[in-house]
Amino acid sequence: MRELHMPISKALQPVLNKLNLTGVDINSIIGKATDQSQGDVAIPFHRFSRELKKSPQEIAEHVANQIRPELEGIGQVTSKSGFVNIVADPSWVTKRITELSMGQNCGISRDAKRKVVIDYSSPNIAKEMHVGHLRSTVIGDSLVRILESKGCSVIRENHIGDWGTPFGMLIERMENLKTSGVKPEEALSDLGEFYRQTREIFDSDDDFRMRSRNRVVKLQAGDEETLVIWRQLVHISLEHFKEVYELLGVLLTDKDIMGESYYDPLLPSVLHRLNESGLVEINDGAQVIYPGEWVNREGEKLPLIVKKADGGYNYATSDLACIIDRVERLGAEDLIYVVGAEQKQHFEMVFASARLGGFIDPNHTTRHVQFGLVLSPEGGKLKSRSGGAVKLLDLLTEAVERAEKSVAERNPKINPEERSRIARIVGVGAVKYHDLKADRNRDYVFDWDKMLSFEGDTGPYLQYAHARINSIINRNKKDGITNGSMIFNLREDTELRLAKEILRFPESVNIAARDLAPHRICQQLHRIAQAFGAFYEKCPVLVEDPILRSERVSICTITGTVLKTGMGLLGVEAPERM
RNA sequence: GGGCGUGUAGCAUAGCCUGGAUAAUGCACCGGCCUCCUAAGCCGGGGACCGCGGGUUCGAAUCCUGCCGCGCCCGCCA
Repeated sequence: MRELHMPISKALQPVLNKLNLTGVDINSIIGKATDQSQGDVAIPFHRFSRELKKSPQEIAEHVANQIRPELEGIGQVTSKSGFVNIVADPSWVTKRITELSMGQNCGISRDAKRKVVIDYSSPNIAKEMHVGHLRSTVIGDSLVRILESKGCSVIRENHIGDWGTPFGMLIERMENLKTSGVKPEEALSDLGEFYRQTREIFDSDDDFRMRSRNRVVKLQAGDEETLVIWRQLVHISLEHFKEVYELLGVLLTDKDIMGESYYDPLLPSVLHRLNESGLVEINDGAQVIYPGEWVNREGEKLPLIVKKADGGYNYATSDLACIIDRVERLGAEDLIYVVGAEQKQHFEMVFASARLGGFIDPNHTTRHVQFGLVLSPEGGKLKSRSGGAVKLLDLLTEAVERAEKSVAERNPKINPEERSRIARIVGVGAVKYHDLKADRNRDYVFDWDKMLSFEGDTGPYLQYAHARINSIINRNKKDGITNGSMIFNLREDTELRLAKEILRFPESVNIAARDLAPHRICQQLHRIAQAFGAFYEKCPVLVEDPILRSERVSICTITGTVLKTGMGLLGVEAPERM
């Protein structure tokens, strides 16, 4: 409840001035009470004890007495063990919750006006999407929604791997299969298998390997026959990605795809510009730049290779071209990369290089949004090539199946058609919420039971709270009671607690946007849902008294709206019933 | 060797940026609550040398420093 700080600091300022405590940043001493039973806001005075030659208790008591009249109608002021504690006044909370419910955006201020590019998901052509892609896709998608809600203009970019040396062998293999009568769609029906087999042949067959290398040259040279196969490969893979994205319910579409092939023609100009800045040096035949103090194992300065000794470009150059494109063509101010932690150093070097080369200036920000690994229950990282990796499509399908069983058990009245629709929302929501609810830096163990457990701090818990709210509202509609008025009167403790948690929602979005940390929103939504649970038990809505009833419908309505909005920021849908 | 991340009840986590009171939440465990709006729920309870050692401070999970464990990265793959 950040809004509570404003009147407090206004009341506090003259008191501090009188005490000659002019140098203190008033907002930094006002904090959340660690002990919630003491108050909503606490201000500690121990640090001034020596300067004022008084005990913290005395100071706190004095200050409390001074500001109490000023905060009449806003909060109850008390002092205890050197703290001034302030409990928000129910009337003040009522006023704020009314304002929040009248507004458009659940209290989220649209005050961030940056133009942001978010690079996320980034699967590879001719490879199946697996759990490894889950995190980038889910986290990135949530960040898009969060920053948009804050007023940013966000451009999604899906930097797919559709270019480079592996395509020689993939195209060659396609060609082989075609001559033996296999249709492309058939050959690529199992992308993971196709890649594995091709790799195997490449490693064992000298002749194939040679032809593959030849094929890369043809591809680079724009050989039409080769490009036709390449396009088939791309097209079929994109269909697969689309299927996953649709099931997952993310914002990414074909329009957001920016493959590496797009940047390929731009690479010479990147090198040219780096050369003009005098940054490029020759090292073992390769053209490199030294963007910073990174060192290798031998303690030698670590270069960023922008052109290989064999004359080819590699990913560093491509990433630089990408930055130039985003800044100069798209006009991006903030560049966000949702890419695994293992590429941290690479991106730091690329960002530093971009600054040295003058591609970005101090107005631009670059952020590598890293995230931890998805581990297998047996330990170790889940891998894609060696087999045994969980395909993303399979994972999501199983999540949906399990959700369907749960829905059928809990609510047999729902017809099969609606049930399967709900199952998708619940199953996918469970997976997404589980991925987002913890600090993204941490690894997590991929565990069906944990992901799909519908108890505790989970997506389904939030969805369930929302569905119950919806159920109450529908009942009232049947009784002819609508909730257009939105009148609040917080009589019970549980109502007050719920209202306070709702008021804290906008701040959680601010923090999430600032730190690019969706889990801060998860936490607050869970608190709101918990508070609703308590309210639900204590405060029946379907009561005789029409005034009380419409007041409680108002609380339900705003709670439902905030939950749905918040889940929306996570990319988690909220079914009407479940 | 260097860099990045991480270490908090049996398990999984939040809090660390910006230092405050009895360290918060979920799972598991124990005890209650469905003639009443969905029990996927609610109420209560037990359970923590906040990795270890120093330092700064009236006060440290939080800041500084040194160790230790785990994970990832460290030049022609992305």
